[in-house]
Amino acid sequence: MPELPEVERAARIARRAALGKTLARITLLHPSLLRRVTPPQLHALVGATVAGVLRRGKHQLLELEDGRTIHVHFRMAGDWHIGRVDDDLPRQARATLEFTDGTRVSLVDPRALSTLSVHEVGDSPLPELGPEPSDPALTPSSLRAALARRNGPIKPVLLDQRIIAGVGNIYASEALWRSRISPRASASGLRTARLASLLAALRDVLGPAARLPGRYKAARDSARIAVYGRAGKPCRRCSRPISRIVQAGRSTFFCSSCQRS
DNA sequence: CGTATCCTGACC
DNA sequence: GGTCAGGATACG
Repeated sequence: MPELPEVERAARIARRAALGKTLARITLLHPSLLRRVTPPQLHALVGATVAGVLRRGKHQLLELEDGRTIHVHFRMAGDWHIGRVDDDLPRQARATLEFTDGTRVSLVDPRALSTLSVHEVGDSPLPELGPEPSDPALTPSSLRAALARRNGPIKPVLLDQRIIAGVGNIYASEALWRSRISPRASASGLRTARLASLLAALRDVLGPAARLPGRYKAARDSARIAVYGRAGKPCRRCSRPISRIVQAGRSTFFCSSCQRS
C-alpha cells in the first residue's frame, strides 16, 4: 500500500483517532515488532497523551506531550485500522494502541515488515531524509546538485530517501514516464530543464501532500497509474508496449519508445 | 554497485 | 512449487 500519498492519508486517519487522547495500553501481536522496541519501553507509554501526528516522507511520528515520539514505518504493506477496544481485532493486526476513551488504533500489516519504535527526548526518530516534495526549497537546480555525485541510473536513485523523501517504486516509474525520461538515464547527467519536468511530474503524481503550497491540481485522473504493472500493454502516449526491467532488485515499468535517456 | 534479508499472502 | 510484492538496510 504505502507511498507518500497513502502514508499522508494514514497519518490523517491516525491524527483524527488519536490526537489529544491518552494511551491506556499498547500490545504487540507479532514478534517482528520487537526488532525496534522493548516491552518496557511500551509499558512506559501508558498515561502519555498524543500531542501531534506528523508525516515526514513515508514515516509517521506520534508526538507525545512529554516530548517522547512513537515512530512508525509501514514498509511495504502496513496500514492503520481504527476501531473500539471491544471490537474483534482486524485480521493481521500486528500491534494495537488503545486509548482511555476506548479508541483502538491497530497497526495491520499482512507481511509484518512494519516497524515501530519509541524515542526519548533528544533522540531523533528519523533517518537522514531529503526534502519533502512540497518543500519550495526543492528546485530543479537543488535536485541537480543532489544528483551530481550519483553514478547510476536515475530510477533507483529516486528511491533513495535522501534525495527526495517519500518517493516510492510506483510513483518513481510514473513520474519518469510523465516526464519522458528513461529510468536508465544517468542520474548525474540529467540537465536542469529535464529535472524541472521530473520534479513537476513527481509533485503531480504524489498528490496534494506533495504539491507546492497554494497550488491546486484539478483533475485526479484515473490514469494516475499509467505504466506501473502494465508490462506488454500499450503505452498511453504512443501505443507501443510497456517494458518491465529490474533495477536494484525492483521492478521498473517504462516505455522504451517515448522515454529517452 | 548488486544481493540477501526481514515476513506473509496472492497468484501462476 | 515458484515468483512476486507500493521498503529499507546490512552486507560483500
